[in-house]
Amino acid sequence: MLNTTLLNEQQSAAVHFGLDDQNSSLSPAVISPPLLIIAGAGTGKTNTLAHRTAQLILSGVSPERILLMTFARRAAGELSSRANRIVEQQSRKDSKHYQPINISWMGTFHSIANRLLRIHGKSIGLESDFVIMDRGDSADLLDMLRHELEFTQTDKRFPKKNTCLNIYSKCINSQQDIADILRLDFPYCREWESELKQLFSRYTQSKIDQLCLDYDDLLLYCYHLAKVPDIAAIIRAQFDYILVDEYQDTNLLQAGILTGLFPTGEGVTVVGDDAQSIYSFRSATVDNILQFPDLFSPRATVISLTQNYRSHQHILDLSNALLSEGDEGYKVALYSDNKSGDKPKLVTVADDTKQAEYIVEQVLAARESGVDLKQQAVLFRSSYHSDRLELELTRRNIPFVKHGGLKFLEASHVKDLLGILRWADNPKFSVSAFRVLKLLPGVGPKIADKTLQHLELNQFDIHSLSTWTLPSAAQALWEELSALLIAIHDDAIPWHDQVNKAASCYQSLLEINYDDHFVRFGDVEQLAQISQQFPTRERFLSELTLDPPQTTGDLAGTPHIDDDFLILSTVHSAKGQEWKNVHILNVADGNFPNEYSAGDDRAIEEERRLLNVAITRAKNEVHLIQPLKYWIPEQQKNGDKHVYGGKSRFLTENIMPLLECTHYPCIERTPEEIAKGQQVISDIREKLLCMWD
DNA sequence: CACCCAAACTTTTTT
DNA sequence: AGTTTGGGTG
Repeated sequence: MLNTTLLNEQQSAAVHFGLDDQNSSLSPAVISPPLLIIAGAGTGKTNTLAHRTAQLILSGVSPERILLMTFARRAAGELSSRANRIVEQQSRKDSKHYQPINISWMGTFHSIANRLLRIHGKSIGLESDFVIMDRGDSADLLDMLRHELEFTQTDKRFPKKNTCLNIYSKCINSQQDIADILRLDFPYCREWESELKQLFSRYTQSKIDQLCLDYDDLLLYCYHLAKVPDIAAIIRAQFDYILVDEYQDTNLLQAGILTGLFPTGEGVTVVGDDAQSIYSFRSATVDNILQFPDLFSPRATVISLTQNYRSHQHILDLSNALLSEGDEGYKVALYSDNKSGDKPKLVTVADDTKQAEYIVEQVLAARESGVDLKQQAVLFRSSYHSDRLELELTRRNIPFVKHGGLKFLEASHVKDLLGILRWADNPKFSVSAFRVLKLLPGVGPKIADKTLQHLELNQFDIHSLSTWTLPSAAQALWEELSALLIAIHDDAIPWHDQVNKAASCYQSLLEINYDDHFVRFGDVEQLAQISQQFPTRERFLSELTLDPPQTTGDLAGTPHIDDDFLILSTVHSAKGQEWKNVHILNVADGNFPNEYSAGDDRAIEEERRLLNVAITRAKNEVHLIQPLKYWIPEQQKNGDKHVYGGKSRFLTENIMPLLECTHYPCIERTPEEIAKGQQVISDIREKLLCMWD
């Protein structure tokens, strides 16, 4: 374990770069030049960043003048508490008075954008009480509009809502023309270009009318805000320093916000590792980090951290070799002082049933030898890859937690309840209104639409709902519901009771609409519970959509924490984490790399980096599992459920010597049996040859 | 007009 | 497997 107070030479250079650390009298006017820290996997990135943050504060920069951008809230919390600890230690050493620091401007680009827009939006004419749509809401709105535009009435099939959203999102985040996006990423939708343009135009207008912003809008509005010099100057005046973590996973808009607010690069520190850039589907571009030095040339400095404290050298050899076969990037080779440990294993199994058996066996064996389940993880490319394993784990009673699978906010009952709150919060928000109305018995799209028209005729005054009647089957429930909506909107019920009241009203709707309502009601109660942590409805709704709980376990609070459980995670969700032992599923062409990346060189490179991320999560053991045959969820019509996977193209002849190849089940044969087997084959060959004599 | 059922179709990763 | 569409019924 790295001592948090000790830094190696590279780390120390990164921490103190541009800061006069000895006499803590840094004049606020002197801001350090732009710095890029290339921090490979396991090189103590978080620690370095925490030290640099602490150093800034110790140098006299006030915490509220620091902007800290991270990839997830969890990372932000970790960073902040470490920085606090460092400041505390140092203050004690200098026998100075210590006061806990609070870096309030800290979070993801989206959450920072949200806050900036609520404060500064007014100056560009944006109302500050906008609602934020999550991805599901955006898709639903697009779905409503594509029906409205009658694109679904054609004989050829129009792209589904999620495809539409993906196309739209890509256009926005990469700031590219729809024609280019369609050509490059969605060739099968090219024929719909003009319809899609119409749809997106309506979508944009609709969001404006309803006073709501989607994820992309948060960045987009902020990007344009940062491009208006007068307003950018006001925001910039608020901050001296910006530190950005995971810079390799930022997109064009995020980089634009950075350069808009910090045009000279002074005060900018970005940290990242181009070899871990894995979010291009979210329009992240590795070019941001690759071009950073040129962007702020010649004053930008690059410092690389190359000593890995996590894994032993065998694992790093594999990672280095894998990356050296790629064709772009800074190519920083990592080394470790730990030369012990086994070579990573490449385990060949017959199919995914055997794969699951192998893992269960290995995981239990490791636990016997003292490695907690929590110290072990199973990683995979796609969420469904762990289906078989999950069955096996359940059957054998091995506790596990899956990250990156279906998320809490995607459960329909959670969306329903949030829908009630969102609609009450913003009567114009039709997505939620529709969703809620359709829960009532006897109410379908038409009646829901009429209800919304009634509301619109009354200038979206929510009180007008009390005079509206619905079919008799719905009326009793509707009276209760509309009264609730009005009470919530008017804050006639105090905030801390609103979710409880909404939950109890929703309970009857839940019973009507879902067979398994008892299971679902548990989630509803939990949602009511966590709502108590938020001071206002607005904060609850926006922060929940911007930073949703990752698993249902997250919600339960801490009772889980003493339990031991195995971690199952997508490689994407495993970012930044580490375990003693790591198993990687389905390392076969078609899964790793993913089949959709075939034919696109840059996509293949990203798959390579993805495999690299998976490998470098391990401290001790890496098991790459290669099934000869694997199961895919029923594909198209008469498709066989089993597919024979080719060897992953990443396992080249340069890579193979770095792996220990084994089979499972292990085929152990005595010398006699081997000799006997060889006798049989030579007999057969002889017979075949004799045929032609 | 809502609701139910059957047939067709789709395909990753997530702030 | 889960979503979307279309048709039939009440």
